[in-house]
Amino acid sequence: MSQKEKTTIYDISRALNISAATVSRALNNSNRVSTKTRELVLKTAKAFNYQQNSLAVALKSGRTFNVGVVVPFINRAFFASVIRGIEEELEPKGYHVIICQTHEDASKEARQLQALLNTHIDGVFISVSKSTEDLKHLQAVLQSKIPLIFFDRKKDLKGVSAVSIDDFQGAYDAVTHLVEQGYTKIVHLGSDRKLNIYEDRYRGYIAALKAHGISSRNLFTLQMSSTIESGIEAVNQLYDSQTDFDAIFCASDYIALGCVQELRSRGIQVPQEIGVVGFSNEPFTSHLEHPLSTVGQTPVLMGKIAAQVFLEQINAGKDSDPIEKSVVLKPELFIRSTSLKKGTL
Amino acid sequence: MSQKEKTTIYDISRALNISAATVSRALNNSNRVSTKTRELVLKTAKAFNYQQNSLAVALKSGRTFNVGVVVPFINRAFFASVIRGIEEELEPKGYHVIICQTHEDASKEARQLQALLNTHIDGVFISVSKSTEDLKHLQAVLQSKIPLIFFDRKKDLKGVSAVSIDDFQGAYDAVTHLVEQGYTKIVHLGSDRKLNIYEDRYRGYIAALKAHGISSRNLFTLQMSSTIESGIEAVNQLYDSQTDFDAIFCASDYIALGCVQELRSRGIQVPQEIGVVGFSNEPFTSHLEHPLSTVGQTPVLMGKIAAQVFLEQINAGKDSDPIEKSVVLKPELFIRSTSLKKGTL
DNA sequence: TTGTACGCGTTATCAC
DNA sequence: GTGATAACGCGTACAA
Repeated sequence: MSQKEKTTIYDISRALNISAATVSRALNNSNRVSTKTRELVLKTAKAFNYQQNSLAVALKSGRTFNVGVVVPFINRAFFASVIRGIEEELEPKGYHVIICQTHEDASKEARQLQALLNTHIDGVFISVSKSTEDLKHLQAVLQSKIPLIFFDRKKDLKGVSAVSIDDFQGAYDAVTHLVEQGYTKIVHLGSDRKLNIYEDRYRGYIAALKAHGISSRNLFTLQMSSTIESGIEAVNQLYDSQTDFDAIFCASDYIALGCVQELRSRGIQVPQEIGVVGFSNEPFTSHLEHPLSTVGQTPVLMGKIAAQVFLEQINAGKDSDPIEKSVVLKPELFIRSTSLKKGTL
Repeated sequence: MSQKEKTTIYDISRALNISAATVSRALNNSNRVSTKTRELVLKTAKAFNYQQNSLAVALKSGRTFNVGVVVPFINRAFFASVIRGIEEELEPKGYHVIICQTHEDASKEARQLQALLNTHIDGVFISVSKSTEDLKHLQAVLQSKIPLIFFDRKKDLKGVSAVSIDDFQGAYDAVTHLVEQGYTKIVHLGSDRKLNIYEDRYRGYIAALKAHGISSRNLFTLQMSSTIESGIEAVNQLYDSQTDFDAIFCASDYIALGCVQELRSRGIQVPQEIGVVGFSNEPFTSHLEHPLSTVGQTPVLMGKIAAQVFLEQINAGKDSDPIEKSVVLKPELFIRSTSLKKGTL
């Protein structure tokens, strides 16, 4: 009744007095089997509660139906949501998602990738760590003919597809929104521009100011880490240096939150005196008493698209030329209360 | 130079004119190999950049060094953090974490578990879905002699270890804190008590009131889903029914946030008139303008402990009697501004 | 249409 | 100490 031992195709073949090969064929819908035997096999397979041993299939075929996802941290809303998107898209196709986190450590990233390669995953999704500069470990994936897909944070690498949001546009839209609200002296608080996403946001900021005829004299930027503390410090710095500003566009929600906190504690009205916009649409931004305006990155969608790109590459065949596809998602501007100079709350 | 094809022990054996068996022994530190050959093997293995094929090992040994983690949703701070804890503890031991989400759907949970079983994972960590009542799929894991470990949300199942926090104590501490702050008419807004965690929080609430001599006349509870909307609705209901209360202990941070929002929009002072405490220490709670008091569940630690319990079971041997270990973690009460009647802010 | 034989890469058992 | 051989479970040329 309760079969502890897994039944194999041999069990079925013995019970039916046919060869294991025939059983395999019947199970795999080969047309080289008579309908009669196929039905017989299928029936006894069900009766025996047969489950294909995916390990053996993997060893034989080279496909494991596992994919790896490498992110800096798994318990960050953005990354967790991307993973969710990937999982939801791939799970119905029989894939499993193996997760790895790098803690923003390039050497750990390299080790994780090596380990993944060794377990014969069918594909790798990665958002590179901040410290990643050497690209050897990524090239190793390519050499193994394994589809590699960047999401959000990417590097320049030939033959690698990438899914990201238009960070330039996101920044552009955010700054344009601030201008439309009547802010004219807009500061940008960004982060490490070695990462494409922060560079693009910076450029979007510059372009928007230019497009709206704001003199470059009123252009002011700082680079910092994405933390509340940095935001607080930045505001202090702005006042210490007597910078003349009436709005802050931040490349991170955490920086933005720090700004709002420090501005309020200085008795400054947000958004009446100073407007603030963040980036990422972290969950907390909408729960604040004065919800934070921010740029959303549609992370679940990003994961789903990345998964679709992966499936395309798989379907194109292992040995076909690598498809280099670049999908750029539209950011969503969430206009909430910290940037409404004109608006009625 | 760049070997596209993976090198196998046969490549090494041929190069050295020895048998593959000897190579295997040398690689596995068997003492039945001469030191000379071992060194030779090790050297050429390195030269060939040999990587053990884990698939073959898995097929042979039955161990995959993969574990499955099944959660309702991956992009919830609590679950993502538990997974992070598991990953951090198991990754150094060579394990990979495969994630699955159930969307709180019992049938999906069953399918996920079946799929995991079929990929021959070495263990399963699960926080059951709200809708799970039938336990067949969990028993199937046990029958396969695969370690099964509950975390946070658990079911009564013999031979299954569980790691959870002391929800009773967490609730007890929270309510005690409210009492100490001078609140006396404390309402409890809970959630589905079919889930052990909500039942325990409910009991902790009751016990604390009793312990502090609060008449059961002043005991009032409601059951709802864990959403902001439910919290808002609950407050409305409390006023509509003219319930006399001065504090709310919520089994969820989202409910608590809804309460605070609705109370404030009614012009009621929190915490001066009504105190509020939530549960889970969701990230947003500390970012609020008036940070929410709440009970923390040490999720990363929970994951780490769960991983350790798993390792113990693995080390105890596959066929040893299942260890049924129950680890109960201490909750952390985060006293913030929504419950400080006495306190100066 | 079906059966035979082999290989995927490794480890374990038995000889020598 | 080392080598041949079988086995893990499956898919698939090749032969019949």
